[in-house]
Amino acid sequence: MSSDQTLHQRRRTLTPAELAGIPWLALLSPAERDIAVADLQISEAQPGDLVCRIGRPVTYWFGVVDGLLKMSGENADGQALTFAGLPPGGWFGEGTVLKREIYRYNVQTLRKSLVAGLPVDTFHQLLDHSIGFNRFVMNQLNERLAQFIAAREIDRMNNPDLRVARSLAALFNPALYPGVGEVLRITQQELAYLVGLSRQRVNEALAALAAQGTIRVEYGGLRVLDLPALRSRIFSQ
DNA sequence: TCATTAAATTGTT
DNA sequence: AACAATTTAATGA
Repeated sequence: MSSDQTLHQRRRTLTPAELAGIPWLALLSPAERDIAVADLQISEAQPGDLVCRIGRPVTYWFGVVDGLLKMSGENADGQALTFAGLPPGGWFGEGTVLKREIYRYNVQTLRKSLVAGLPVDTFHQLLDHSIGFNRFVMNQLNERLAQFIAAREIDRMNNPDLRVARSLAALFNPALYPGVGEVLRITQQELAYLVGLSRQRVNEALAALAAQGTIRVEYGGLRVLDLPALRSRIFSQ
């Protein structure tokens, strides 16, 4: 894993379909939308690229247009601790942007991804003028709080099947990751890396979930059939 | 468009 | 960790 690459800004315009995948754009007035779209920085990130890094001054509010990112922190020993996976439609860093501080986590790509960035000043401009944008950010903060509370429980669980199920439920959260939909594009290796289990064990857990009719395992992705079950089902040891 | 080949991903030991 | 089987992506006629 090459961990020292920085995000190369290779500008690119977004296709209409990709723009439609940015959830908060639809909440803006036409004038605000034009400003936002004009200021959006788009970059194609290679696997392992760092989108943002602990200690760096905040530059953008980031969003995943396509691909898969991993948010992680460091414990006292400098060991990486994964906080969350970031699938398409996910936006992050609003807390840091709000306070104009430094990033408190690393975000790097697990595979080739398309990442959008809204400059800090534009973010604040929208926050000062758009009710819709405020609503989105507020809801975002609330959902993420719930997600991290759930993540604490996940960390305490010793049952791998449960860990995988709950982690998947988080990735399928339609409020935080509206770009995911029914099918999540993720390999079992990537999921294993996010959950902190071996690929074999994840494969086994996915098979168990599939047998229960909760998900369907597909090549290069997973289809959710019963999201409530993923969130709440109790497994027998 | 089809056939062939390489690469990626999965399932199993 | 290693291996075989399967699926997808890429290539070129």
